[in-house]
Amino acid sequence: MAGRSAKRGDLLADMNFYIREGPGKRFIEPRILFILRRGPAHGYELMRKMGEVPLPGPLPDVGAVYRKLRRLEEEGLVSSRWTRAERGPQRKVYRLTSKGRKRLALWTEAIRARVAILQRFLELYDSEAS
Amino acid sequence: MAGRSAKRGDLLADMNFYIREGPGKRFIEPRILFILRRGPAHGYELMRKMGEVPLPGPLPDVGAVYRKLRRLEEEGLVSSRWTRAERGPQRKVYRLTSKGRKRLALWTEAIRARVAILQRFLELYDSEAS
DNA sequence: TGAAATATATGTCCGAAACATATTAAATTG
DNA sequence: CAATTTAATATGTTTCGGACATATATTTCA
Repeated sequence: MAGRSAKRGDLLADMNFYIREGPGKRFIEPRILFILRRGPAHGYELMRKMGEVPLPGPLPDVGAVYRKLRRLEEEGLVSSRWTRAERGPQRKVYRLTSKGRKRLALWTEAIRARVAILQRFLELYDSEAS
Repeated sequence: MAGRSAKRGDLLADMNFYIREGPGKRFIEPRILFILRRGPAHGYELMRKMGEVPLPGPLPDVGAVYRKLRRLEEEGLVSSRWTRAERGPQRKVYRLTSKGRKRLALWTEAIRARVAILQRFLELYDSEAS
């Protein structure tokens, strides 16, 4: 909770907490889909590129990414195949399906709607003098 | 998960899911603080006015509101006292403390930052041709 | 040879909040 | 007046996402 950092008066940490809006909101799904739209990638690679997607909150955990990938495949949003790289262990390369592309579009529309709502909040906050 | 509604092809329900960005993100704290900034109110009243705050996602559960109120009081963001109304049972009226007012300002700044990030996402999405 | 990096995967735990139910008191209705 | 509904606050239980930790295999590097 925010209390911990609030007690030390660590404003930066607090900001992070509030940008994140609490636990459990890592935007894992849209991050993965967004990166895969640029082209196929394997899990570890996705992990590394996760930060390139401008979405709020801290970056997701490794385990969460792999688990999400399998769930996305079950849903048919991505497909995968094992490939053998010249160096290093086997890689499971994922690519976006057309269904996945549509899902990403849906996320994007939701985000657009969300921005509008948040802007109304900000306007209202400013207009109602404290 | 989204799967349920996705299977029936219910786009509206899907949108709701994605606006909400998954479970566990009800913005309960900022909603409460925002309403209390307008003046003191008791829990049941807050419940009813919850929808007046333009924040994304479905409205929070009754139980969640009361529990959150007690946690907010523990944190010193609100204070409460029992009052007896002419009609109906006792009411526990909450009011915002100065600490609570600061917390709301923090939320607002976080939301401002979040809007900026989300806008960058939208621009990037549009710029990277599908 | 042993450590570090690459890559994927699972086990366990925690916290936020839904869903359901309990409790009290007062108001309304039959 | 008894029975039901509404106002108001509160708790018990469950679910679910994701953190944190750990496991496993392979390859590279010191």
